[in-house]
Amino acid sequence: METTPSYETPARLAGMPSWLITHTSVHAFRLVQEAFAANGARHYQYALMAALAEFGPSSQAALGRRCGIDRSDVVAAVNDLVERDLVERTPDPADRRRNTITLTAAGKRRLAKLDKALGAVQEQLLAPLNDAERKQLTALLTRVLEHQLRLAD
Amino acid sequence: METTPSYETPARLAGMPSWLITHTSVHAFRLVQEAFAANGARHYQYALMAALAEFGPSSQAALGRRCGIDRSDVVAAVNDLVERDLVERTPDPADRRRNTITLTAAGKRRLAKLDKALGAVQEQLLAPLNDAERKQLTALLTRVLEHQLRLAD
DNA sequence: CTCATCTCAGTCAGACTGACATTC
DNA sequence: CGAATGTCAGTCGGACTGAGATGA
Repeated sequence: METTPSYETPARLAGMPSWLITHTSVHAFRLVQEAFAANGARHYQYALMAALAEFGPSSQAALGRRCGIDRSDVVAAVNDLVERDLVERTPDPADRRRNTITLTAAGKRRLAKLDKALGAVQEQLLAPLNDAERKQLTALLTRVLEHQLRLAD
Repeated sequence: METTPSYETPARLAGMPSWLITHTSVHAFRLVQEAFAANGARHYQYALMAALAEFGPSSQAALGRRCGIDRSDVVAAVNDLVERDLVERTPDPADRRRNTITLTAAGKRRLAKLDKALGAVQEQLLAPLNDAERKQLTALLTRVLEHQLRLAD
């Protein structure tokens, strides 16, 4: 119990799931950004590299769909990754509208570094929760998110 | 048909709490924004009015602290609320650096409307969860958020 | 003097929109 | 033809920074 709680959060906000999610995400995002910045990356780039590592070479549109990133933002992120030699962009001979994006060896190494940095962020973020609670939170958010994705197509 | 139907989310992202939170918050935020926009408001304004309703007239700095809004953004939001006669801004005679912000009768009515709209948003957002699960999610996020707030002091 | 409050100007990155040319 | 792809230009609102003026 605080004695002089001069700055409590209004109950309407504190009890509102939408507010909890968006507000928590501000903090989560900052932690993630800092971790990525320390490794010269942004979260879009991590997402794209993760998709490439798991699904192999893909078109930009496919990457965007898998990661929930807009096509136009994929362009910019891929430009950046290409400049750093973390991915390669080559025209797809089978469909000349498309580019095939491929993770380079350097990209794989960078991804491994970022994985580690991100793992540390989860630890910071979820410090007050034990393993079972973390799994619960993950499961609940997954269901909420999947529902939203279903609505949004 | 294209090769795979599949635009699955990369496992690294789908299993990462920070990503779940930030990504879910994008959808939550959009729902909230739309609900507020339909009532001519933004989420900062709702937060400020909620704080005023619960704690009574306050200085702008106190409002900002309670809602987690930067002082400079409080200025802009209060400007907007004043223009719409939803709050009053009067100099504090006891401390002439401060403004005392007070919720007007119109502000209270608007707040009630927004409460209702926001309630509907929670329903949309959490549709896949039952009551017990919603409480779990709320409790878990509360603990995570409070931990982050404590770190950010 | 130090600190808090209010204000303004401006930056930053993410999310998104609209348009266009190219290709399927 | 309609639909998908990649690209670019630009908008929007939120989060934040820095500085200055005023007053406790």
